[in-house]
Amino acid sequence: MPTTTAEDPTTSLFRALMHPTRVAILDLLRDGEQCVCHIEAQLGKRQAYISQQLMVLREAGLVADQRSGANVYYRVTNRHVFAVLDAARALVGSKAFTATTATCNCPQCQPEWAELVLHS
Amino acid sequence: MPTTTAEDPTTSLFRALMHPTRVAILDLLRDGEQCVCHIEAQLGKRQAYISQQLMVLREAGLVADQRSGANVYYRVTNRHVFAVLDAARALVGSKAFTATTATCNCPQCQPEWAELVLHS
DNA sequence: TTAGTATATTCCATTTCTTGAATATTGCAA
DNA sequence: TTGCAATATTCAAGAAATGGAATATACTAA
Repeated sequence: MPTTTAEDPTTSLFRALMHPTRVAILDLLRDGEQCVCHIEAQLGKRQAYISQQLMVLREAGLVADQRSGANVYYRVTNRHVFAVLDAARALVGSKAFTATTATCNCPQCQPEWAELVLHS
Repeated sequence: MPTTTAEDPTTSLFRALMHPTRVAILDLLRDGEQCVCHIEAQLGKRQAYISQQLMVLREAGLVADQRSGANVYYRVTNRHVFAVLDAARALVGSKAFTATTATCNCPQCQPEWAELVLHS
């Protein structure tokens, strides 16, 4: 049974942001859309777990997904969410999750893709 | 047993903000410090309940209290928290809690106090 | 169609949050 | 000291979040 009572939208937003993995996912999407496997590789968590957190973000309206072949790409629906994250970090004085060099099998992680971007 | 694992400070912040009553309390403190009875009157909640939420905000470091006679006054420790609230509202498009005309027995709610402020 | 990869969903046990109720504490005044 | 007002704390039951495990779905390729 989901949350049935109409909730204060501000509270709902904070509820969605109240989880380190979800915040890390949003940070990963600062650079643009990413496929699930990429998020998985970056965060070093199991696929099902990442998918669960993506579902929460999706239901909160913070991210949207788009299928492209076998991969699903997620993006932030409103970049203003980063203003919230930045304001929060300015208050508590912590840093955003920074991407590692981890790669996955998605097209974006293949060398050919980098070539494509460079030459476009 | 409290939360023992060291938590991401950003997450802790959102956890503290994830409650409508706590957000409303912070909004009430935009105009400066307020006594507990005032918050109680404005929000129309029981005293023990307000005190519980104040405890959460206090433990999160978002507010500080100061005793003055029989009354305890709470204030925001860092006004930057309002930037977080404002950014969140800009994203979800909702409004801040606005104070009502409700009054209580605290000095600030007595007519004499208004006089004092006006003449100072 | 079959197999394999990528992703999503459901189920469940555990932990944590919520909030009412009762009670404790602090300060003031008589 | 006694009593009262203002505030804080503790306790407990129900609701919700967490995260692991198993499974389902969607797409591609052969």
